[in-house]
Amino acid sequence: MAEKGVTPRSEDYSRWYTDVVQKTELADYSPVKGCMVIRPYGYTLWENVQAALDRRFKETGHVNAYFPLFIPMSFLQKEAEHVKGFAPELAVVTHGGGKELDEPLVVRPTSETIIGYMYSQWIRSYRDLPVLINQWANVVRWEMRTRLFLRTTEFLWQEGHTAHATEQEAVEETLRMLDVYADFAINEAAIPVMRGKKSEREKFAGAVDSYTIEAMMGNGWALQSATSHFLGQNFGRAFDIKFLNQSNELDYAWTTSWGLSTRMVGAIIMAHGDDQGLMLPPRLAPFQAVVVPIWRKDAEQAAVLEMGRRVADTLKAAGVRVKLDTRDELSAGFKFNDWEMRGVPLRIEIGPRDVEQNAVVFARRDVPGKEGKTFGVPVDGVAQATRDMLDTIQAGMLARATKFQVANTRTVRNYDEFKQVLEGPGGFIRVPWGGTGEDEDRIKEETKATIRCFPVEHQGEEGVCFYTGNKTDRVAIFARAY
RNA sequence: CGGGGCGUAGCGCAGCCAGGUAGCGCACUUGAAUGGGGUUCAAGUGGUCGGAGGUUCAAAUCCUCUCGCCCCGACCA
Repeated sequence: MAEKGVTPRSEDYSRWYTDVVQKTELADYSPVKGCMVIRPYGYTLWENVQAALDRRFKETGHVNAYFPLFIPMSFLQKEAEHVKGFAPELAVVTHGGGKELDEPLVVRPTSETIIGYMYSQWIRSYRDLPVLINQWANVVRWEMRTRLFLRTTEFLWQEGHTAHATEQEAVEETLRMLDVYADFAINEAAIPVMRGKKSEREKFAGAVDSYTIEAMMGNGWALQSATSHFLGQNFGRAFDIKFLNQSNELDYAWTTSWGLSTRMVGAIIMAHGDDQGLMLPPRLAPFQAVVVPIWRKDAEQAAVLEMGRRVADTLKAAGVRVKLDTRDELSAGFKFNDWEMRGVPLRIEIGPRDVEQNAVVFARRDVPGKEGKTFGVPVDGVAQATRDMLDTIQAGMLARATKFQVANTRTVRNYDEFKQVLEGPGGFIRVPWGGTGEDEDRIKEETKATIRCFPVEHQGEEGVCFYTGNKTDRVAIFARAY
């Protein structure tokens, strides 16, 4: 069965991805090019992502609010780098109420500007700080090429926007939220991630520093899964967010922003999926367990279904998201494959033999075949057994993904080896880096690989740059990326 | 916007070169038998062949124009 491996031909992997997303009813293409319809199964997954993140945001003192979809064009122009970065991908509204507007409105590509403006109205004193607000919203970026979940014209996300009295506090907030994202990715999505700082070329338009968590997909490519930006006083100055500090001096606020989008759903699909289809981590899966009743004769059906209902009710009462598959026109084998494709972590089989023994069979999604089966799980205590098994699966998925990431993270001594790795197995390449932005551009042009990040845990190691031969203490992760 | 490809049933495709009553697989409907790993058999439903014009006795097929989509590149959470 499908041992996950680096798929050398990216177009095959693309086809696999698109097929899985559509067959499992996560999402579909809309009649408007580049826009995505998120179907109930996919949306439930997103809701679970939202809940897990919101819990963490509340724990770190943040509150939710909502800002408008439309932003005056002039707002974007207030921050030079920001407008330069976003201008090519703006959707612009020029008419309303049957008339041409005095000033065009852009559909938000991100909300730093409108929120910056509001913060300038709200903040007068250091006593008003910090402001720690998050919003759940949709944004629009007119991308040239789109892909379900990974890059769509409109996407859903959360964007946190904070304002602080001091640089240190804002930097701390930026890194705190990066850690929140990493914690979410690892402990909820079971995706190991590389935390690091973006290169100048790759950072957010208008930021002083951008941080990212980079995850490895099943084909070895990197996916920027969330970002956290230290914006310095750039937006504070642009939007006149001024306050009196404790020394009675006027100062500009230090701001941050951080976001995670529906792209995370794409990350979950690509980090865990195999030839059977989806493999969803128990903590986020819409259905954590599915009960499949099995029978031959009508006489058996009633008893099997009765026990199925009893087990499903017990699990529901214990807080397990469980589905009882009562479809009687389909064979058990069909259902097994159906739910495996949909990524349900745990299948609970109940047949006539199990009814006799008052026991059930567990089958793990993450361990294929007989090896992943546990026979004779007593119905008494099935809730605890299920919860334990879900924890085991969650841990197993993280371990598997971590093993994959470690196995596909390599170091190279020179550019030739670098190119060989990219043409061969792919994955992350960790190297000492002492090059310039132009060197980075050249490597991108020649190999399509980019600096994904300078990982936070590896800086300050003395080395020799693989590309320029310069001495350096910076370490970079290169990879091909979505 | 540059380079390549494709538009025929809900999906995937054949038919086109050599014009002659629109086909296959999957899905869907009905019935029967099946049912511990994607059941089987039988009978059905469903298509202005992307659109417009032309050639012809006759066009999915040949010609002209047009529209749309996909892939590769520039952009990007």
